[in-house]
Amino acid sequence: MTKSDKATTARNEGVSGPVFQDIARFRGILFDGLLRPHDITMAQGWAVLSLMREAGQRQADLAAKLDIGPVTTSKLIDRLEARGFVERRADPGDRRSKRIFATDKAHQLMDIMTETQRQVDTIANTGIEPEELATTMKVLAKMRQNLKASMTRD
Amino acid sequence: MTKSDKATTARNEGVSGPVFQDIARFRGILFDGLLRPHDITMAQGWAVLSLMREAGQRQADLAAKLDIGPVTTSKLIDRLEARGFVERRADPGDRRSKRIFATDKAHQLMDIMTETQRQVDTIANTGIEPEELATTMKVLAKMRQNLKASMTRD
DNA sequence: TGCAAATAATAATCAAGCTAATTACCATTT
DNA sequence: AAATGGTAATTAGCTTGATTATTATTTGCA
Repeated sequence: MTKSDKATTARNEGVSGPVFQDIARFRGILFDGLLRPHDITMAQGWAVLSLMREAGQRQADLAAKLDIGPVTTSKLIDRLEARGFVERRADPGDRRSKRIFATDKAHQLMDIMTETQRQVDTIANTGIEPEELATTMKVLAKMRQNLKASMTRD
Repeated sequence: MTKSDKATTARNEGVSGPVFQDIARFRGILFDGLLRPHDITMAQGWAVLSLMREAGQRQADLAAKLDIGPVTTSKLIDRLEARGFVERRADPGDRRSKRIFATDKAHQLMDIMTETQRQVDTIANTGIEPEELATTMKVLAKMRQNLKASMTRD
């Protein structure tokens, strides 16, 4: 390892700080603000989108897809059900399970979520070179994978 | 704009998904898990670090530094005070204000936070090229700035 | 077949973020 | 001196996460 390599490493070690937390939080605030007129939140919207892509998931399935815990999922569905975006139906084959379905009312959310995400990305990505943005998204995907692996393996 | 520029842009639009939220959440889980033996959380740790860098901040100052709301700050300090890491003192010049100081007990947290962050970064950054990581951190700083500006200006 | 282990959902509790409303205090202006 | 408006902290209540424990049901195996 050359001297400059070491310097680069040193510069990048322990520099992440709360930047990931901040970006996630700021994006969430923006996202939820834009979604407010539609009586839905970012987290709820992503859950519904998953259910529209794959109807009739069990709560545990949905939890795995969203990478959140089963309890969080249960309460998320409570709120979505209260707003009429999804409904729980008994699983005929396993009385422990419930199958979750997006309602007709939910189908308008597809475009809303897509458009909202476009707006948030437009704000966040202003003044960033496309190649650097592409690199960043690739790196973030790898980080996400690294982190998830380190958690599920233990 | 060339055809390939447009394609790059299109590929990067609306692709961010929940990746920022996921990374922040996974990092938080890892961080808090590593910190658990020290009876502190990531959010609390960063607050204490800020107070050690600049002693006697008012709660509003700290909130601005951490980019969180005054209410969140108040409750964060409650928890830190309950654990004996900080203490509130009356501001002699303004009876509305309170000045926050890190206690002696807090001074061990400096190294703990640094080391924990190094561990989390090591996990997250595995298999990522140093130049790409450097680009990513630069881009993230810009995103953070873009997002913050879009919120404070409105 | 029958019982132990695994699985699905939920309840309860806590942390950390938010907004809105309240209280207390300052500062400025009339 | 008093009213008005702004600022600091807190309280109350919501959302979304996490963890831990419980209940109900299924499944696997001896």
